[in-house]
Amino acid sequence: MDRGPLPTRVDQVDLDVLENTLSFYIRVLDVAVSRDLDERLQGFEVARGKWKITALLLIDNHPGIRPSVLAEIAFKDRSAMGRILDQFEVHGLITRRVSAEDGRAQELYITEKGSALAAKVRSIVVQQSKDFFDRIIPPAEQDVVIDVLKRAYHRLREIQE
Amino acid sequence: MDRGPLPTRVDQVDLDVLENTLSFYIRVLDVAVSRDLDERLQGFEVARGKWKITALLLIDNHPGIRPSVLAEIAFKDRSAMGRILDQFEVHGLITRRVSAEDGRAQELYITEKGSALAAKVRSIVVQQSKDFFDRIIPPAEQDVVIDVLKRAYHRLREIQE
DNA sequence: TATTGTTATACTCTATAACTATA
DNA sequence: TATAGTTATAGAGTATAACAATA
Repeated sequence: MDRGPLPTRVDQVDLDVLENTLSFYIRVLDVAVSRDLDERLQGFEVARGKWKITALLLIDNHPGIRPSVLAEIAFKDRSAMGRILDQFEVHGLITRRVSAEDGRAQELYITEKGSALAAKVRSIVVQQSKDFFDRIIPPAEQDVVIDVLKRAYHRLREIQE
Repeated sequence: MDRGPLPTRVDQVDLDVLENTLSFYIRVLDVAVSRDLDERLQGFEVARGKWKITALLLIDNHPGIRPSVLAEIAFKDRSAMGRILDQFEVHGLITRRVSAEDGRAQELYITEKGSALAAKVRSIVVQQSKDFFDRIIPPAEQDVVIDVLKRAYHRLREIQE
């Protein structure tokens, strides 16, 4: 079967069935946007890794939130989230208290340092997403995609509960 | 500042600025869809890791394709792609030949075993994406998202060349 | 001097299971 | 017996730099 010249350049390559497979685009765009975000967060305690940002912002915004709730939101198990929280504690970003209502559970609270970091991270994350996607998706279409994916995420949360 | 009862349940939590940040949805959906896909590919040589599938299908579909082209498509560096190709070779899925035109470059070819695997993987990947997203995004909206993200991906490729 | 691919390394994430303390 | 969180570990991906061979 002749397929033409050897594919030595990217523009000679088609993506096979991946061309119309949504999971491919989610996965490849995740790599690109996550790498770009990590670059912008270099030097901050939340750089690298997907869930530190989410954990920090939610602890800042929801004093007393539990580790298990964070884990569920991030589709992670408790042990992985626990390690992130260990790091946060070491860096003085949060404190952990045993819940008065349930001796097994913890309540997470942001520190002053953590709150200051959350404020910075909040603006960086929003700006990064905007800057990154503005280069490759027209704003009106971004709104459409966010709308669809937002509902997809919440639907997925319902299914997996 | 009173924010109501302690957030002990997921539905009491809002996502802060992430609620309207596209990168968050790309990142969280990537985790979920990738995990689901890995489960379906258990036992196959391409399970785990994001780029084995892409590499295998493209080598199958583009005989003679170069490692550096694969790396570029996947936004990965050559060393990471090289290690995936090492695995493929060990498993007898591909062969590598030095290019006749350029002694530095390699040409990659699928083996019979690799081609058989590619055929299986092709159908699994397509079906998995469909099954996964059909549960959380109406088909018509999936088409819209694919259309937008496809252009975003190709635009990103252009920018990064 | 630049490019293709390899090797080495250090870091991180992932998945799993076993464990404790409490309910 | 189930749940919240911890600890330990093995496997894999990621990022970076240095390297050899070729252009």
